[in-house]
Amino acid sequence: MSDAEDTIQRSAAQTQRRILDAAREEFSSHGYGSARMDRIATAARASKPMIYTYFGGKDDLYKAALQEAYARIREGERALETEHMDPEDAIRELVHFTMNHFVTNPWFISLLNTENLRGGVTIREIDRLSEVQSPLIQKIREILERGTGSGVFRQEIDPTELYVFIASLCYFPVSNRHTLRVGFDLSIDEPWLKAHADEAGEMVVRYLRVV
Amino acid sequence: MSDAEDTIQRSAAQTQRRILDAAREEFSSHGYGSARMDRIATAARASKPMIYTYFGGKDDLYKAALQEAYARIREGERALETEHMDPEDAIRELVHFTMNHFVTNPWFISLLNTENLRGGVTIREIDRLSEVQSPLIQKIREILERGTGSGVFRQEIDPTELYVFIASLCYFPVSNRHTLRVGFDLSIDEPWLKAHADEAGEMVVRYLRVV
Amino acid sequence: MSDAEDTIQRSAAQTQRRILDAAREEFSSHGYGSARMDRIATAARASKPMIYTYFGGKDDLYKAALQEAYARIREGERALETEHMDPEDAIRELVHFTMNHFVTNPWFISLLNTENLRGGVTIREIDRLSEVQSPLIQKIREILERGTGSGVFRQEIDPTELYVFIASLCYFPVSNRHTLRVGFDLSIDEPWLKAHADEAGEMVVRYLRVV
Amino acid sequence: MSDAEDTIQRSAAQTQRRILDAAREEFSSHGYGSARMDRIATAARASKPMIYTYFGGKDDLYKAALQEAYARIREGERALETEHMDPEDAIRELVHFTMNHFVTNPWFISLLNTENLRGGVTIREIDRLSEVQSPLIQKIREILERGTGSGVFRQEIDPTELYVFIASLCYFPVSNRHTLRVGFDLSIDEPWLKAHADEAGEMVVRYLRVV
DNA sequence: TATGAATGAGTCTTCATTCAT
DNA sequence: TATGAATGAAGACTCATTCAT
Repeated sequence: MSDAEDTIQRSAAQTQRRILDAAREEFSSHGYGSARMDRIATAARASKPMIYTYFGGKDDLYKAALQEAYARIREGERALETEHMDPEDAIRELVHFTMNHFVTNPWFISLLNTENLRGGVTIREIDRLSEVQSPLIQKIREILERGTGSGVFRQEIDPTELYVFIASLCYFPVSNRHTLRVGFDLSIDEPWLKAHADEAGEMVVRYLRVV
Repeated sequence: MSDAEDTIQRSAAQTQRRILDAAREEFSSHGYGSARMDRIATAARASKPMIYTYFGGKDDLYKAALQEAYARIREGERALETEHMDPEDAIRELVHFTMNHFVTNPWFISLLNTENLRGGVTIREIDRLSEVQSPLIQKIREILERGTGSGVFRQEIDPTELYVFIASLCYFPVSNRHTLRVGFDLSIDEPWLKAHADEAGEMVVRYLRVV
Repeated sequence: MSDAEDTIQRSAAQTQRRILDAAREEFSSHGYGSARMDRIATAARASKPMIYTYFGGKDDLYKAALQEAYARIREGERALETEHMDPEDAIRELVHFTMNHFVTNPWFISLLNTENLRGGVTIREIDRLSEVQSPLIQKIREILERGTGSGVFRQEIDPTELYVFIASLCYFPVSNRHTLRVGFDLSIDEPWLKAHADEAGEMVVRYLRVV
Repeated sequence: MSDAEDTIQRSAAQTQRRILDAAREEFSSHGYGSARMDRIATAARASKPMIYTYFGGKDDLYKAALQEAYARIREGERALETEHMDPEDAIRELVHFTMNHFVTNPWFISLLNTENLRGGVTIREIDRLSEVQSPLIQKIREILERGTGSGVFRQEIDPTELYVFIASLCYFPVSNRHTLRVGFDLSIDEPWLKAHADEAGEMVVRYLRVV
């Protein structure tokens, strides 16, 4: 490959990256129906035909953005290290990590909401499921095994279900921040969420403990 | 009021009701941006101008639908009776009730997702907050008081925060049913949700219990 | 005719009058295309079906309003009395009267503009021309005859053409008040128009004088 | 600039020109409220989105058309040359020129009528007043100065007011051609207008002459 | 690779008009 | 006579998408 070709390819890859970033931002900010191809093009400093050349139509772009969003999130989840912690601390850490992950990447929650609003039609099409599966399940399994092994945790807890609980506790207050503010007079900011995660950790730990 | 006037007024009220029902359905099925005034009119068996006469534009109709959705949900919540139950059972009942309420009225979750996606701009405009405030908070306060009084529950639990936990545990698996199916290979149906609510109730009760 | 019938008929006539007044006001304020049947109904304190019952559609109502506008204006013109004045004073009086008539009834100018914009399609349909013909022509003819008779005015002046001159001088500054303000930095208010009419009278008189 | 860019840019400019021409024609033929964006697009051989891309909405297009109409008219007025004529002839020439200008560009009168019907809201927004100001005022001032200098014209005549008189005499018979036909049985065609301009010139000259 | 120009097919909204009582 | 309820047809405007270079 010549240097010139290489430069072109790199530039092309950069353009694609900017488009994908802009698309993630746009779809998460506005949902699918209110997202605008125009705004994506502008934000990506690309022309609209470029989007169509690289990604196809709006649907395809949304799909690409969703898939890449999952990949990013899963990638972030791999950073969590709990192997060295005692099981209870590991659970608390997991809860904090999850809460922090949602707070730090709010576009992910918005994309999930958008996709669920659409009935999950797009995620179902994404075949490369490996990038969709959460590595957290494996970590939870490991923690639970150590906990039951040392006798502090109850048996028969399913890792996936436990993850659903933890995700629930962290997802809802972030996702529903705006409606909670009005309906419950809650001002959900980072300190509030931090304290909330503390309590959520406590709740999960108590749930797991043997009597 | 004469019979004729009565009939006419009832007819107008019926049309408005059909429009509101159709709007709730449409906005919750598609989100704001993908909702179609055309479909709402058709579903309501009304002409488009009627919508504009009765409700104003799309924004106003969305606002009316959102407000009425809250009113409906809050009305349903008043049906919960826990005063006669022992505190732990009352908490478990509350969790089951909440889960069931979300499952039975899936449009509410979709509307909340939609509104949060929009940054809560509309709910903030709805002034009649009385219909937005949940009566469940009061019920929770009463249960907690009885529980702490009889020594089974810990002190210093905030009713609103507790409600956020319960809502979190019930909301997430319903709201994210589609993405959970793919990401975690979960088939979230009513039996699953029922069992999940059982466990969630257990979790909350353990969280509240004195040691 | 019974008293009851009489009352009904009177009330009907009043409604028609209010509609016609409202229509004149609406069409002159907004032109044909921007006029709204709704606003006319509201202003007339009548229901829209009443308008259609009494006048037919928008076109017919416009026609009725135009015809009645002419009748009103012509009626007003009959108030001018110049028979007892000396010819020059009579001409000056005629100019002032015309200017004042336009200023006092601005809707007439607007309706004429609207109708000319439409190519005169409606006025051509109005058959009862008697109410369209201006009685001023006759008065001008009389003044001119007296003026030529006494030797102060030139011969061979056509009354109709003279009226066009006088109308021109009075119509334009009233009709084009807004564009003149911007294009020529003129603030056209009543004092200005009064002074302008003085000069216009002078101009016409000089035009008529023998050498 | 490359040839390709040149061609593209010229094409965009041409489209804009066609739209502007079509808009002037449409707004002057129908007034604002009855003008149709559809017809403008068709007449301009452009698609509707192009209009919105290049000019914004109907209001903005109207504004652009009005502004350009003034520019065109003022441009045409610059063609008048009276410096070399004796003052009386210059005045007669000015009247003929004005009449001819109105007859040749009937859309201008229609646009002025439309704008005055709207209360001048748009012209007031057009800031580039330089293109709105008539160069004729300057020419009139010059003629008057020469006339008073040579003793044939009276002093104390204001150029702007004189222009209003001349414009009045020429504007009205053209603008109100259709209503005059019916109300006064006048058939206003070019010969009539030519003769009328002759007389109007006579009238103005007599008005200016020293007794 | 890249983009300025262009558009078909909607999408919201309005308006003159009519129905039913 | 009178009107609250209703609508077909059209209006302005938008948006995903493609053309032409």
